[in-house]
Amino acid sequence: MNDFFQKEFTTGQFAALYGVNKRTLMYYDSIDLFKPAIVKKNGYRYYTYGQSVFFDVIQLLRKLRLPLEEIKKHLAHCTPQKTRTLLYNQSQMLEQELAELMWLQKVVQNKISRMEAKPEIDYSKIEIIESKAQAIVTSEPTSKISMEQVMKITLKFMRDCYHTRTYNGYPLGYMMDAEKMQQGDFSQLTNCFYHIDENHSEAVNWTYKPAGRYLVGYYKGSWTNMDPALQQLTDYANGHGLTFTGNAYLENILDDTAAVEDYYYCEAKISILLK
Amino acid sequence: MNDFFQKEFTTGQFAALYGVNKRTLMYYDSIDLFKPAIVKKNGYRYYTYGQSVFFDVIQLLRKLRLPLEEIKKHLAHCTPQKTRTLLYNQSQMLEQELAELMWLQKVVQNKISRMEAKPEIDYSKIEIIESKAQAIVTSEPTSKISMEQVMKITLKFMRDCYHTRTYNGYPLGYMMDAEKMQQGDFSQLTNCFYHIDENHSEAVNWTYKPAGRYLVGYYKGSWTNMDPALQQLTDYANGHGLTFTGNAYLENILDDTAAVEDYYYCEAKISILLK
DNA sequence: ACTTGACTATACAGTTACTGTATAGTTTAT
DNA sequence: ATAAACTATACAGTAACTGTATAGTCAAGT
Repeated sequence: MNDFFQKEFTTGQFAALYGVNKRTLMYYDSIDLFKPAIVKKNGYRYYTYGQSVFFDVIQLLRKLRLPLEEIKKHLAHCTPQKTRTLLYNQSQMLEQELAELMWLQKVVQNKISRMEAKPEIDYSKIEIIESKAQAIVTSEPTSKISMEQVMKITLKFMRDCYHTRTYNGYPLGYMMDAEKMQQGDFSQLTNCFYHIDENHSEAVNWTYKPAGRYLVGYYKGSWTNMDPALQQLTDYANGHGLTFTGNAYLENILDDTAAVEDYYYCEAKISILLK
Repeated sequence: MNDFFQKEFTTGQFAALYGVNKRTLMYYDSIDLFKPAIVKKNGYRYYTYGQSVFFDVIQLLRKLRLPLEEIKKHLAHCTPQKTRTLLYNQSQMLEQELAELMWLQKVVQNKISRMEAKPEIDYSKIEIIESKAQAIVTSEPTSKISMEQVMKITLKFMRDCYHTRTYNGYPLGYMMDAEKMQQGDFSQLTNCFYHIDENHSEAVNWTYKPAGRYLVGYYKGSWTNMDPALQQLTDYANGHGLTFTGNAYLENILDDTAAVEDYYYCEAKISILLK
């Protein structure tokens, strides 16, 4: 049994046994991470079964994203205590990575769902819709500041939502003061917002787009030329004796990922809360 | 508003805005992935807010592990349909990665728990223990074949358990025919096995180490010199009128990750089912 | 003994997605 | 006018392999 553990395998054989590339074994040899049990005088490397545990450990630590250099250091002075600490740290790291991946997965799933569910929209239609409350996160206020500042705040908001994993894959929206809008002032964006999944987002300070009756219209065209559409909605409201209250919500319909070609082009849903 | 989108940022400013390294922007320029809106005649690159959506998409696809070359190709002929397919494929990939990571996390957690829970063992103690059934997976039979073949099967078993994520981080064990053992034949390992988490393992064909009364002894020393310990247990059984039945289980106590120094050294628990 | 095919080793280059650094030129603030 | 702060380019380096060309070695068959 003893000499059996010593049975010699060439690089190719040992590599095949473990399903790795033999150049990897040579590489590990060259960086002194995992060396053959013996090198014969013709230069041929020979590995043994006895080395398998060692090799397995390397493979595991590799999977745990530990750099080869760290693995080497660890194996050089490896105590049960140190091993425990190492595993614990890597496990913490894995946890982070898992959280990130699960979030990403959710984001992508939501984007896909939205793409698949996209209905045919009559962009000239104006309607009144009874809507449930929807969870959103909002940015800092953007009213009464320069467009430059608005953009800065928007970018910061987007970056923050991304990093804090508040973002759930829904497109960005903007809010306006609905009462000002009714007075014909379309210039003041009060803030921007994201829809979020009430149950799954890691958002901390989120609110609702309130439940209620909304006047809803659609728009497609250049980002920079939306005012006539807003005017049309306002006219409609005034012509039908409707009173705006609270906020107007400009929500992108197209997902960012899909609408890359022309960055001025947008399709948006405009909903304004009615009294 | 129009000229506002055109507002120019130098490489450094744009990089700071998005929290990336400015050399990265230069790199993206050099590989024609993301180029500045304008390059002035002094060679300075200028980026604009209008490019931000494009850049965001690149960042997202990057997070989804899509290589830069693929991102480039995709953005070159990007339709909603293609985007959907792409996102779907990457999401499938993420799912794989998530499954792998969650398994790894479980493996590491189990290893850590075992290390922390390791009791002080009196290795000379022999006792009779009432044990519950424990979930295990077993390898192909290894009896009546050469030691070489046994090792091959063992390695294959380990590799399989690893790749199918059946392995849950518990050390390898070996089984022997308990009746043959009582007759003094310690040579025949019937197969090897892993303990698994009944609820969490992805194992397909698993069985139980049966509930019942076990004669339990311990061993520490060379792997190749365990026979005297087995003899001692057998003698004890014969001296106390105990009859072996079913299988004997040789279970490693040390985790592979922690016991790397000397690959002959092992600490094992030997439990033999009693009639 | 000789040839053939299958292996081995080394050296060198290439991969991906950056990042660092040295050098030289440009802009901006004082 | 000058210094500080920026810009650009060229070149090299990173990690963890992987591919390839070349040359040497081994085992089997004739």
